[in-house]
Amino acid sequence: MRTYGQYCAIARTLDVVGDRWTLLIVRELLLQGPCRYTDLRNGLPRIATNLLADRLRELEQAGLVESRAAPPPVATTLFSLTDRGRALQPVLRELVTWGAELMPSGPSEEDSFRSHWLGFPASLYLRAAPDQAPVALELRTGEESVTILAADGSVRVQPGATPEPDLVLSGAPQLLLGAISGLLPLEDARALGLVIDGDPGVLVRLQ
Amino acid sequence: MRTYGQYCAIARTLDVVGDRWTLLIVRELLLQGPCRYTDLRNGLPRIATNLLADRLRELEQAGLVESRAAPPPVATTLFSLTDRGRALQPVLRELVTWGAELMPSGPSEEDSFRSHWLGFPASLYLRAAPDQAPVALELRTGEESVTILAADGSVRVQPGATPEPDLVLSGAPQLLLGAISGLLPLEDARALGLVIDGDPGVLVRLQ
DNA sequence: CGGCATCCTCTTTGATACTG
DNA sequence: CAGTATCAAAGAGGATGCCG
Repeated sequence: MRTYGQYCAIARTLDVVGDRWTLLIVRELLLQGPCRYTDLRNGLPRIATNLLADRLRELEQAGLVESRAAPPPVATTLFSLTDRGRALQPVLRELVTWGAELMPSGPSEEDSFRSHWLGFPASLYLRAAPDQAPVALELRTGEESVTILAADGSVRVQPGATPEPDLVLSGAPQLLLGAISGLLPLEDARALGLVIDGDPGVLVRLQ
Repeated sequence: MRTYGQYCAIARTLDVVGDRWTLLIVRELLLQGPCRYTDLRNGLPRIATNLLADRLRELEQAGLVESRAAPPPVATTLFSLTDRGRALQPVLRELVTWGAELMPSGPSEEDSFRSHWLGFPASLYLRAAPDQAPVALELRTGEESVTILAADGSVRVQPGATPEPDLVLSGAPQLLLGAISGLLPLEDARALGLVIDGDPGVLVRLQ
């Protein structure tokens, strides 16, 4: 392991999670929950497969990730975060906050995108009132969906669609992002191509 | 610039600050304020000089750092953070928080240390009550000092000693860290070699 | 197909030396 | 002091192969 060799908490943290791709792997595990090698690869376009294997091994050794064989019907290895790994969530939250300013420019030609990546912005910008009825908000780009579940005070994220969403927003990534952040008024977003299916009030109440 | 090519705020942030050494350079500029190339090098033991030059150039291009020629008496280039660069402070705070668990083991044989690195833990663990008289706490390892200035509600950090400190703690890095975090009771720290000069109550009131 | 390991090339890093 | 130049070593990226 390459280390900065400094007795400093920042340096020691970066010794563990500062390598290329590492924090993005943690992002995937936070967003997707326990998942297969293939799910990780799908959430990390352009990662070299040997790097993913390397990083997973390092993360496991460092105690942030654990892998276990799933029971027979699935018969695959599942990777998941330990408590220590999940404790990185505040770090990722601040990275999202800082990076929010870089997002309005929209995806470039070569940028890849996965709907569930909207999970972090969603839990950053949306907030369920404690007394509020549970709502399911579905965000969709192309065929891919992510579901935002908001129930008394907490916001959870689930990859994939949901049976009975209260509101479905479909459209380009930057439209969805603008809509949930509130930076782009819903009417403007609709004019730009956002498709709103359900009660828009649901979104307003979460903001 | 190497990029992850993902339309995701985390990935875009890491595109900017995810390279090796980059966040540690930001740490130095946050702790030291505007400083010279040489000051940075001193705060970043083991960095290759070409890397420091490269990173500073990249940070400047990204708008996180600005360099300006200091007026004649100094006659040198001063590097400092822009507002955008300073906005990374919450990210570093969370990195410190997460890394705190890695610190009790103490510096290894090859670890380097600079007193001013204690500035982040100090502003994490210490807090000035709003109505409290201003206090100056000096932390010293070897010949190197850092001063923690606490005045109504805020905690500031200043490299170097201070003329009239209210309290001086001297000793090994992990003793200082244990003392300010409160994880190591002052009496135990003293037994382990911490030298306390001044009123220990000052520290207690900040915790 | 899922989960890697290997091989190869290219880029980045690190150590050291040198310069205006 | 504030870098640039050079070069070897390590890491990243891409293609492909292997095995249950």
